[in-house]
Amino acid sequence: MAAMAVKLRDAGLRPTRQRVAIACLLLDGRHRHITAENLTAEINATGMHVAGGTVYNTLNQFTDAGLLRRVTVHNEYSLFDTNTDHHHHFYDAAHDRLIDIPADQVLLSRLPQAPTDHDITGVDVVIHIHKK
Amino acid sequence: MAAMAVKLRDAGLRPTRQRVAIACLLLDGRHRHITAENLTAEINATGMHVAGGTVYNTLNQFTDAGLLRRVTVHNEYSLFDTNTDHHHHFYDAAHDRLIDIPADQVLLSRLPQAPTDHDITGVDVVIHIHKK
DNA sequence: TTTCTAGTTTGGAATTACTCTAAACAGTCT
DNA sequence: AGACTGTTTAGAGTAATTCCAAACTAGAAA
Repeated sequence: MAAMAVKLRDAGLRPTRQRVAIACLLLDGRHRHITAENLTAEINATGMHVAGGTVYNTLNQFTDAGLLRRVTVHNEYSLFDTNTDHHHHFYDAAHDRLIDIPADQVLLSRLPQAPTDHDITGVDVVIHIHKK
Repeated sequence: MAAMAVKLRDAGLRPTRQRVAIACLLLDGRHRHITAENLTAEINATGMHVAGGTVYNTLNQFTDAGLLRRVTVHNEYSLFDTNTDHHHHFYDAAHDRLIDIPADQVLLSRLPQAPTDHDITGVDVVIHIHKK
């Protein structure tokens, strides 16, 4: 898809076959949470093959370029969010499930001052939930 | 130390030599952030030896028992906080450094409703900072 | 105190997510 | 087309953590 090639080039990434394929799967506007394993399965489902290392590299490059966002809720494996807008998450550990929370539904009315000589670069709110 | 043995027993953990030693290092009231590797080094510094698997098991058991709190800021290795009171964290990724934020310095004045049939079990706020 | 047993520790092997490497390959510029 | 540089590939390597079966120990009971 040509639109994806442009998007990649704009992000400073050469639009290779593999990157375009992954961009088509992840950067189509749908908001979802994905793992490397999960993405590999989707690529395979299209009949294409991409090496494991390339999947990891691409996810990292997309994240560094701001096309994806890394979400940290546990330290078992990395989760990537295709929604890069400012928002937060519910996390259901029992089912290892993430749910987006629109930014306007969490209001941080008081924030601490960053330590001397430091800037705040981001605020992550993770609300842990559990089935009743 | 007898006080630690009581604390462990109250938590439902048999006060073995290894658990008491680790409790003395971690549950003395000081607020700090520790890794398994870090803790192993401290144990060794006392002249004692505890198997690697035991260090991991103990950290997990202490956490499950509510004596420690697991902090999730990246997925490279686990971090444990000896402060189990409700509070938040600054995280400086460049130096992989965590700083506690007292609970009253972050005011969440608007919280979203948990999904149907779910309870909120915890709210983690991680504020990413970077040196100017 | 000795005995018994369930729970614990041990060292090492196994697992797993991820990174590294060096050779083959493919965009892109001329 | 030719060439240069960045990218992909498969597989080896890494590091945190868990698993395992055998040895041990805390606590209860005799």
